[in-house]
Amino acid sequence: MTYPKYFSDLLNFVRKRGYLPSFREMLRLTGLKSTNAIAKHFQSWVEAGLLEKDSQGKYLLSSSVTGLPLLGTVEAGFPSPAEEELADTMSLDEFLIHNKEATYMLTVSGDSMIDAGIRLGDIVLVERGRTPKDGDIIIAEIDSGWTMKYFHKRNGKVSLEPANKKYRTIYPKEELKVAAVVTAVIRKYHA
Amino acid sequence: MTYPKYFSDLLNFVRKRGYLPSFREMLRLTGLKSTNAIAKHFQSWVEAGLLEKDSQGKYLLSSSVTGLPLLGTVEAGFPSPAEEELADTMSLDEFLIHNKEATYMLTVSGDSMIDAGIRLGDIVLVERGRTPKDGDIIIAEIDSGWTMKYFHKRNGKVSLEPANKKYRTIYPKEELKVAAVVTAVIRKYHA
DNA sequence: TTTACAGGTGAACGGATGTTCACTATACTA
DNA sequence: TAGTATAGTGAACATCCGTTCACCTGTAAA
Repeated sequence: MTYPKYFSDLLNFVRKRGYLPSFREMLRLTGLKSTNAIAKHFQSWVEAGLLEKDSQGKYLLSSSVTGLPLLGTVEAGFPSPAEEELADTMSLDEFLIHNKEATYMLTVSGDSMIDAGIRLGDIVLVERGRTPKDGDIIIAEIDSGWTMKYFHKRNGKVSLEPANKKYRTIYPKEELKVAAVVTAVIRKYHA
Repeated sequence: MTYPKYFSDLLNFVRKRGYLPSFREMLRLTGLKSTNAIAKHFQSWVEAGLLEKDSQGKYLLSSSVTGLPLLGTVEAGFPSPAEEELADTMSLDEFLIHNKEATYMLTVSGDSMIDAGIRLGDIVLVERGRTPKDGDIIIAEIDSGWTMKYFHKRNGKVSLEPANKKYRTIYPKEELKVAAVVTAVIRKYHA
């Protein structure tokens, strides 16, 4: 309800259909009868920063609408309604995914990375084909099984360390098969 | 390169511009010279499940392209290339955000929730205006400051428990101000 | 009371859109 | 060698698009 009149209709359409409604479709959504009325609204929404026109003159939802408000820290809490407009916005996909073609989601089984704050049932985003650096968390193939471990490379020696004292560090004898590098961890509540 | 010829050109366009190219724009991208050639490709891509036609006959990227492949568990690892097509796909935004209007991102400061696997620098997705249930993690306003705590309500008595033995449980004397409920935690590596 | 303005109507426009038809060139197969 | 898919050309089509112009109506300020 914080959006101008009719703009929520546009947002609903975008969420359901995945693209912006045409002026004629907006007529149906709003109950108005002249495309000129829509044109005037679109113009005012561009001035308000809700819409943009790209280089080809086509309308786009601006990122302040598609993204999530990125506020400060937990301690800072929520800004007062007056200053709420200062917030930056951020799309989760853009934020978390760099190489979409190579990124996959895996569900975490086991507790070998618990001390790294990665728990059973968490979801990890992994990127294939990347060369791991010392300290990265990776998915490796060990003895025809898969595990998530810290990757360490010190003085040319490679080791796979779990983040759980119950398990032991692995020193690969043969060539280490790195399947993917973990780029993010996601935990969802209220399933 | 796993996509059919010309389809990657389409994907690049979508990522840069946010909408599907028209047939004429595809001509420019592919170097072809007849919109009919594009039409035939689009048709084959629909049959391949890469594109869809919605109820209005407009082309859409199908979710198998927009989303991320959701594989099994870490232990299961990556399927062999032969069976890779069985994977389900998932959009991060759809997966994590239910009420977009009320969802915000906050950066975690402090270590009061460390035993819940929420660490300094993590990002939490929070939803405002939701009534917390027993066991939820919430953002609360306490003495004109903000904290993240477990919300407990047992026998009608409310308490705020940290997930860190260093801190003490809070029993609110006056009315508890619940700013938001934490719906997801995100940790990003390779900043 | 007059003026100005925001919001809406209705019609017309040139251009862009997806579709369709007939045709051509290349490559593979029987 | 003839036959047949496969991939692309070129042009025409009806339809839909965003824009624009003149005009109407209520409201609020001068």
